[in-house]
Amino acid sequence: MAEQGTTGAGGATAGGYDPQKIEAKWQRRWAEARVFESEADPSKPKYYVLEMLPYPSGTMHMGHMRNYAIGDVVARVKRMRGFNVLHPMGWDAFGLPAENAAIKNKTHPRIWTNNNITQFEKVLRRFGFSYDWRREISTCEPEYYRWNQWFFLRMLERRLAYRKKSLVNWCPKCCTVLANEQVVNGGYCWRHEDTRVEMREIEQWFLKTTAYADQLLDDLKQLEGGWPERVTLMQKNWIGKSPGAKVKFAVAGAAGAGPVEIFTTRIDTIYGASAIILAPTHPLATKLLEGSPTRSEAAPKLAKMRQTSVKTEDLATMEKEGFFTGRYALNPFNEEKIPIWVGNFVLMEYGTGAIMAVPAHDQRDLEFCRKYNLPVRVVVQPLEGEELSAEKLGTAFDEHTEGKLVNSGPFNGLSPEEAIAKMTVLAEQKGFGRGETIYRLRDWGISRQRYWGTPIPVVYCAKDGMVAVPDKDLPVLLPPNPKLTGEGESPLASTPEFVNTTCPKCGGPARRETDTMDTFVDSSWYFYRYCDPHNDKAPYDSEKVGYWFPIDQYIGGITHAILHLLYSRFWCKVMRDLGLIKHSEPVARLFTQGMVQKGGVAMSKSLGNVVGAEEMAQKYGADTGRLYTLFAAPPEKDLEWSEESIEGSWRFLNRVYRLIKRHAGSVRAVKGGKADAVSASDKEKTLLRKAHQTLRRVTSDFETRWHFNSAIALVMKLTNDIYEQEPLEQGVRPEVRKEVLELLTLMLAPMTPHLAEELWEMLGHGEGLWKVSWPAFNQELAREEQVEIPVQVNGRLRARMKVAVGSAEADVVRLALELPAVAQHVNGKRIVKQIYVPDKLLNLVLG
RNA sequence: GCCCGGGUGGCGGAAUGGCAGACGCUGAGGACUUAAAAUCCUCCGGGGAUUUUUCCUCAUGUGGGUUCGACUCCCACCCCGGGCACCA
Repeated sequence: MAEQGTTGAGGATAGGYDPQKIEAKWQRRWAEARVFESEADPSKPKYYVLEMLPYPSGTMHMGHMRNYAIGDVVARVKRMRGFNVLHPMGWDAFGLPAENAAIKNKTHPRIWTNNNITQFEKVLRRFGFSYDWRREISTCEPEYYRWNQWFFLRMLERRLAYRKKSLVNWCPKCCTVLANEQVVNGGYCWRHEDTRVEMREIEQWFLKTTAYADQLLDDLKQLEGGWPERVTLMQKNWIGKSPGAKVKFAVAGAAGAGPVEIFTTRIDTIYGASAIILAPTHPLATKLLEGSPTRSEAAPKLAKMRQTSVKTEDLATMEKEGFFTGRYALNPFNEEKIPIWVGNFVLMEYGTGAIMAVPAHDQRDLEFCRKYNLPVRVVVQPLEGEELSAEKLGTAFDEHTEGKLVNSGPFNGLSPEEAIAKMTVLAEQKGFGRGETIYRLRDWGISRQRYWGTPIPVVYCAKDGMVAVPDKDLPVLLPPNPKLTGEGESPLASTPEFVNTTCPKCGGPARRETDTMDTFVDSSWYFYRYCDPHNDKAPYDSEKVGYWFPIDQYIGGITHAILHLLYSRFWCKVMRDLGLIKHSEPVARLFTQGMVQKGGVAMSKSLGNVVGAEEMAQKYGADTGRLYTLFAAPPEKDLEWSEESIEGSWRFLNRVYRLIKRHAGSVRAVKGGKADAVSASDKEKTLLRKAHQTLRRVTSDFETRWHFNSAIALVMKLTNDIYEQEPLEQGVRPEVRKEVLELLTLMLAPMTPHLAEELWEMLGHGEGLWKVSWPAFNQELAREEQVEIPVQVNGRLRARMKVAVGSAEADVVRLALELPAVAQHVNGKRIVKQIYVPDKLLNLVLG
């Protein structure tokens, strides 16, 4: 750490810019004046800006910081714009790392967590973010998690929470179950990317996200324009809606086996089905082989395929393979006998685990059927172009909007769309099929066999079975002293004082549920709690939430594009159906900021490439740290941390400080009186013009474009321009200096708030800058008198010239032709066309 | 394979059809200083001509196209990052 006055970073000389002093001073003043505390007030326009709540672990680094710096600029700009701003902060405090750390350090997860929260909060306060700290919440507190339990009970009542035995993803390192969404890279744990997820069959709690699948999909339309397209697209893919039909095929001549039910989105092509293909793990596969003529050949193949089909990551590269079961199915539409195969590319988890192969109209089926010499039959012909022939077909014709049916009995001549409708109806009438839409989205498995989470409020009684804990008994508290080993059964299960309880119904002995909830439950609704954080009667007051919601701007990493943001949307819809809120989407606008990297990879403790936020604050001050993360890259892009570049931001702030300090005395003496352009000197006009031009562009960069980096560049440029006019004592009246320097200060305020306050005070204001509105741009003062027009000949730049603003085209052309550089290139040739963009450019096109 | 992003000096990046490289970093040179730090000034994409002033030319991943004019719009391709991945 640099000593003050010795090296660059700490180089505050006596009377110079001293961020440590200034920042502490203004943070104190803001707290005293309660500047960032806001209340719901329907008479004022509101703005709810929020950064995703952090999981407090390790040290806060500049990656975290950047997220909050972006949010704080938005919050401060909106405040200056007169909005009643809600800008809260809290802690995602439950979770495995706390428990693992507790096991390792032989302490309690609460102690570890609270230490981290203390650390994180200290750093956030050190950076002067404009949070309403009264609203701080921590999800591991009973005051918070009791409402997780309350919501769970509401969902239980509505059968949106249910229990079922299921094959689950089990991470041996976490010693717990993972949601599908937490399994990454085709079978690895999202927290331990080197650890393979195992499959285990366990009794689990689920929330019925699939009940909202259509709404989750349809309401994405409401988010258009407000959310990044790639996020809504990822959610759309994740939900994976496929409208289609299920059709039962009877199995020919196998006693007790069948029927086989398949799922298809193209029932219209069913007359072209060449085979039924089962997933290797389909229960019928084994059954059909019993007594099959090809049994001896097929059985070993099936056994082999069942083993290999587990490895999902190989699916993409895996050769499509299959074998004949020796059995046949009957196409219910035409009683055709088609072979039943087993194929390694058919997934048991999707649809019914069985498909019909229609080679002429599905590329994958075509490849499979060609490989095994299964027949190909065209049943849809294109409306235009050459007629398809089954023999020559190399690419399947899978168009379903343009075409007409052939070889399809009574359906010949129909369009595929018509055929889908009619054939589905027929299947339903005859009872062998029905229209059905399937989804990739699964119900949300929320059970975790760990301690540090919300206990699921349910007990099991020998007499009454599963009984919900009554609301009045909430919260079900975590036992204070669990045995944490990280091995074996869940810690709650091995804590008798927790497990043993009485049945709320009969009073007899009962056992508590020992699973805890996934921590994504906590983050699914926390932003509602901020509106009413201390309510002990309800999760929140609907009226307060009604005022603040939806969140006007949510800011966080793209990593939460599916998990957190999908669950939050689900939770919102459930709360709406409970009558608590009226809106259907919690977040109006979403911004996904880039990561801060060092050495090309994201900062992480394990890689040892973190740049600590607190260190930065000590070395350069919060304002320099904030400014740099905003300046170094546009907010949506990744930012490569550079120790050298941050010096530039530090230098700039010093430069501004010196400039204003130099003129503070003369500016302070100014008594009222706005600067105007009428009596101004050239030097004054230049300064006022540049200041107001900068203001115009900075305003738009802040509000509409979010180009904070170029906004800063503009303010830097303005600072350079003012320096260029030095000494201001010559030819610049104090009131003009005042206006220009005040604008400079106000434009910096959202980004470097401490310094801006200090400068504002130096310029003679007794009241805090926090009371000041964003300045109004003055068009009159910004107007240029002369503009430089580039002159092109045949589109190539040949000269520039100064003309009065608003000059007539003819005059501009005449002046341009007088320029030697232009005349030389025109060289007497005829001008066939001249393009004049007023005050912008002239292009002369020669014949 | 499919779907999104992205590709501009030594580096981070500006420029949303109108002067490519704003602003910052790095580097070089200079001023101030006993000296250093800090500060201030000048230069900084390539090639060429001219030599002390400029001028020409090439250049925004590659190749085409639209346009008076393209980093920007269109088509094809290459590379990098991310997401999905036999979804029936």
